[in-house]
Amino acid sequence: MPELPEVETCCRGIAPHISQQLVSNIILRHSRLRWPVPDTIVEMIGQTIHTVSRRGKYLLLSADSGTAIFHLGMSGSLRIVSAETTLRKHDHIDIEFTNKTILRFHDPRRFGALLWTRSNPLQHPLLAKLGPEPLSKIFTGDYLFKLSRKRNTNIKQFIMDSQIVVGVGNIYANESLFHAGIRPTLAAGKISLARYELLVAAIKKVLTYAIKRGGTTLRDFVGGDGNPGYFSQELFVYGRAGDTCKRCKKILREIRLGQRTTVYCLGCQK
DNA sequence: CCCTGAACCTGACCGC
DNA sequence: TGCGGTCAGGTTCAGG
Repeated sequence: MPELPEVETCCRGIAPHISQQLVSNIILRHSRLRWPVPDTIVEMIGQTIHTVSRRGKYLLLSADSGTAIFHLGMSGSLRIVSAETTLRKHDHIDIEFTNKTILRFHDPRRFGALLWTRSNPLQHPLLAKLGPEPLSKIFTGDYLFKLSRKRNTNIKQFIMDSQIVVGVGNIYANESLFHAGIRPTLAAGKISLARYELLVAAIKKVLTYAIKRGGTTLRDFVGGDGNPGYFSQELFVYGRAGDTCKRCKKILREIRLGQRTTVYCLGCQK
């Protein structure tokens, strides 16, 4: 699923097809997702989508009286389809528009979500406490350095905490730490400001590249199907445990941190 | 407040 | 071919 670059790619892909379009119907084939889709979602029928935006890994479709909030979880995807498109297993939700296009949500594991809020979506409980966008100017080495003082957690879990910064998932956390030369197990509170500057630069570089990459893969409107914007060949550590480091040729090591697979190079990351 | 681990769910893959 | 175990890109929540 989707990490931030994939969600951004999805957002850009579907926006031209549904912006300013009128919702004619919503079909819920399976509403038991991460949370049940609220009954109030039907309010969207008869309303126009004004903007399609992203906050962290949440997609926001703002309509007349409220906003639909999508999250793709681990295996979710959104596609623009037509009435003739064959239904696949796990195609749980259709949002139909008067121009005949359909926004179709597919999610085998059902860790995704669709919610509806009548107030400012940024004030929604799930979004209110999110940290800054990683590509914004307020996300700096200084910011991470200050927040990390007295934190004993390892640096990898620290940067994957969405209250610290949004959008750094497992793939990009591993990759960013490699590029910054930082060992994932280090206590966040013991890392210097200079190293946090390197880390922030790496995170921005990796995410920006992946978004650019996603944009090149993006064709018709599809927003990804659980695969990263990266081509696996371009990854330096994620999924490469036991293989040799592309930089120093040492064997990449794999450990578990916070229940997530972590891969790093003993030679390049100190 | 901080940290850890369980939980949510399906499918793919691997060894026997 | 089938069976059991393991793993997967995320996030919330309970409990210490």
